[in-house]
Amino acid sequence: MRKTLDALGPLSSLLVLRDAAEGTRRFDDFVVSTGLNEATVAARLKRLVSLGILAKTPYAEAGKRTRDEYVLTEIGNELVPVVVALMQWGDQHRPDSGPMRAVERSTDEPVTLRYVSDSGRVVSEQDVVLVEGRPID
Amino acid sequence: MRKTLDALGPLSSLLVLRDAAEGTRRFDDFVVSTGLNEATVAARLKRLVSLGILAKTPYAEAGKRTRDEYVLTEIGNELVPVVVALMQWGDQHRPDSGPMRAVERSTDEPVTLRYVSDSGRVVSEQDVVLVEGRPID
DNA sequence: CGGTATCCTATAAGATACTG
DNA sequence: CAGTATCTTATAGGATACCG
Repeated sequence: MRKTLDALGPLSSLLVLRDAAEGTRRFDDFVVSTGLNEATVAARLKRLVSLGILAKTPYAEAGKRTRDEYVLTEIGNELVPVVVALMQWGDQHRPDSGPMRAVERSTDEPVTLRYVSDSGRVVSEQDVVLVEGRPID
Repeated sequence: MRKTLDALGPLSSLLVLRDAAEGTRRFDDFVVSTGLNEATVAARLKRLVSLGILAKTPYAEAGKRTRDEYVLTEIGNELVPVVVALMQWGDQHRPDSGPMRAVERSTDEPVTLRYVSDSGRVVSEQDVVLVEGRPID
């Protein structure tokens, strides 16, 4: 996990990721939505692009000049649970953070992150432990 | 989420949290398992205790002098999904990190974090979006 | 609009040494 | 074993100004 964390860099990366997951695509919008300044946003976006979490792609608004926009890649989308887990915890224990929810796109049903066994059974948080990857002797 | 991130502090907090979730309880063991130095571990532990994520409790080994140990609180345990989400992503996309798995304590069955709807249906990652807390107009 | 450049301050964290 | 103290380097990130 260490290298993963080092790669992601500072926690503000997660703010950018959160907003990308919410649909923010343009530089200035990231500046506003994250509350970070331009230099920081630029640095975070670069890092996330270099990690393959965001893709910078040209984007043509009819009649206007071409722009670049930053969109979540599939790899990036797979990192969103980290943000959701953080928000779920924050909602419970840190009266702060703007209200943001995870919902199923097609139905608008709220979803939460839960532990699920291979057989599809939802497992309670208290029953989960972390173990070394090798089966326990 | 911003305040939550600021409260947690640097990403190394998550290393300490990971190891606490794995069962590490003693100062020196945290130093070894996280790979951080003593000063850093001391700072992280203090912060996590002050956040109510870890509890520092006396601990008597028969015949030996009393020690303190750091154990996950319930609040701390609820933060573990952040670590698990990070590990899940790292396993897929960052060939690094020691192998660590989340398992159900009673059965040793591996579990993964998934999005689950209120009705208990597992929802695919690609179908989840983040929205503002207020219902969409 | 979408950044880059510069300056500044605070924090992170390694190394090393020391203490109860 | 469980830290504290000191020093040093690197990075984060705010403020401000500037550019195509």
